[in-house]
Amino acid sequence: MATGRTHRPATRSRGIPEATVARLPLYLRALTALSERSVPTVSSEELAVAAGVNSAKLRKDFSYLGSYGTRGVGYDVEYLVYQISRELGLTQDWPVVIVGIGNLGAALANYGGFASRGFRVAALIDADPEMAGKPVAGMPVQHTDELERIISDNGVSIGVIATPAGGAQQVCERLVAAGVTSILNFAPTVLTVPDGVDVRKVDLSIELQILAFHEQRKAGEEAAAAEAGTPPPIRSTAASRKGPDGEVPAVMPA
Amino acid sequence: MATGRTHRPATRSRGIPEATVARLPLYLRALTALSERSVPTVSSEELAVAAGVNSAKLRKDFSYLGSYGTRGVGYDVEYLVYQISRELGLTQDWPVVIVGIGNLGAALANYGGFASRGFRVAALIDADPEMAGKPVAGMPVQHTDELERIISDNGVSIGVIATPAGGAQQVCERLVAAGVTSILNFAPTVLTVPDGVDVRKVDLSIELQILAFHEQRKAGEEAAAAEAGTPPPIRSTAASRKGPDGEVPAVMPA
DNA sequence: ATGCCTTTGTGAACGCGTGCACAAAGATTG
DNA sequence: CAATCTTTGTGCACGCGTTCACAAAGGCAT
Repeated sequence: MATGRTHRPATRSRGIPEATVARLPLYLRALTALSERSVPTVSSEELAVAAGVNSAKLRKDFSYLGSYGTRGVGYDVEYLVYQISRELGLTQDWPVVIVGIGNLGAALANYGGFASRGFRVAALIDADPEMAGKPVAGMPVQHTDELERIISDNGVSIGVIATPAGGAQQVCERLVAAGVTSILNFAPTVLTVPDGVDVRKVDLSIELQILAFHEQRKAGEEAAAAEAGTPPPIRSTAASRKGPDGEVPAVMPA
Repeated sequence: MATGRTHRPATRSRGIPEATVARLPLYLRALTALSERSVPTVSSEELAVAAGVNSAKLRKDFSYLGSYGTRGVGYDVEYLVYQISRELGLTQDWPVVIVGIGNLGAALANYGGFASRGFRVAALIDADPEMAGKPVAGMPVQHTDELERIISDNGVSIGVIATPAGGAQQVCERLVAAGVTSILNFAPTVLTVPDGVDVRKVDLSIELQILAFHEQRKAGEEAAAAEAGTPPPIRSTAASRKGPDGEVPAVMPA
């Protein structure tokens, strides 16, 4: 769905793989911790452990940014912090708006991890007139009517959607129309956006469901390993619903 | 076939790619919406659009679960809802505990998406004695001292960590020692866990940093395009200030 | 300066995930 | 029953990301 000629030139000026970009914040956090402890240099191995990744991967990641290490020594912590920050665009100020000031929106507004990374909450916006003017995180909530003006006045290009699923798409469209080009979506909905707009999605319930899958798998293997006749080691509250078709084979490969 | 497949005959769960598992909740949500509208069947194409994925990918995903579709017709919505729910383990009750009842923990406690998916918040736990007994989401907060007993009594196998980074590893260890085998971590820290324990991480600030990277890249390309004579497709924000090199701006992560 | 030791940077192989394209399978119609 | 139409299920090729393994590069001691 393309509304404009937002055809981005495939000029991979910086051919940094997406997977690498996703890890840069991880490295940055680990490096910041080292910096606070006044550690001058780190090896790829040490840093990899701190960031929870493979050291070869880390070195390859850094090779995309340029080669900032010294063989036989490692990486200069301060220098690397700066380089990664610059690469991620954190050396500039990013005003963001949060739309939907419910429990989650309020939590996000209070979240300290934003300000320390160059993100500034420019405004809190909610559709409920009752909320208007109410202070959250030391900042008055503003009504949705003000959305366009706020974005324009503050030059906001990043929006956070924390509304219920129902209103997310509409909010999204207004944000985009007002000039926002990056959206962090917490609403459990697929957002449709024009080309040139980035959307990242965080769905708490999805994460839990993935955990449940693995949890079930673990329980199943445990049971299979213990073979039949052994009571389940972990008590499971059986509240199994039944499908409309009645019984279905439990675990049978096709 | 020359090389025999090493496909495990025991459980097909093992054969389901991780990427597919991560999409199952997405399909489930779309299917649930269809179910509520009493739509009897859906084609892979329709469902793919609703879930925001490619239809071929969706069909391949479903092929890992078994072939539940009917050629020429599509998929039975109700049946598929049940099959996916069962595969994800959502047909059973999953008691979870939330540790760290700050803004985020409270938001999670109030989050409606849990209960509707078979997750039940068994307890809210916080280290602050001041919090003990205080009701959050209609449920009294309990002190960390009770952690082991709560987990044992309720048969909790999934824990959610929403504490500050400093206390996360310790909480994690206590959870694991008490029997938790799946952890959803919101603390900005790498958790070290023994084999057999799954950890999924959600870091709000990381998501924003990734967005900032792309935003910066867009701004850079926009500038390049404008220089080439092409008008910028989307209004450029007044706040976007490019800092290629030179002095280090004051916005450095602390 | 020379040789040894450490650690980086990267070529190459491998595995996973994705998407295309099409044959097979079932529904539907005459 | 046969022809036609729709949609699934999947073989295959391709590209991305990961990991291994090692040569190159720098530091350091003698």
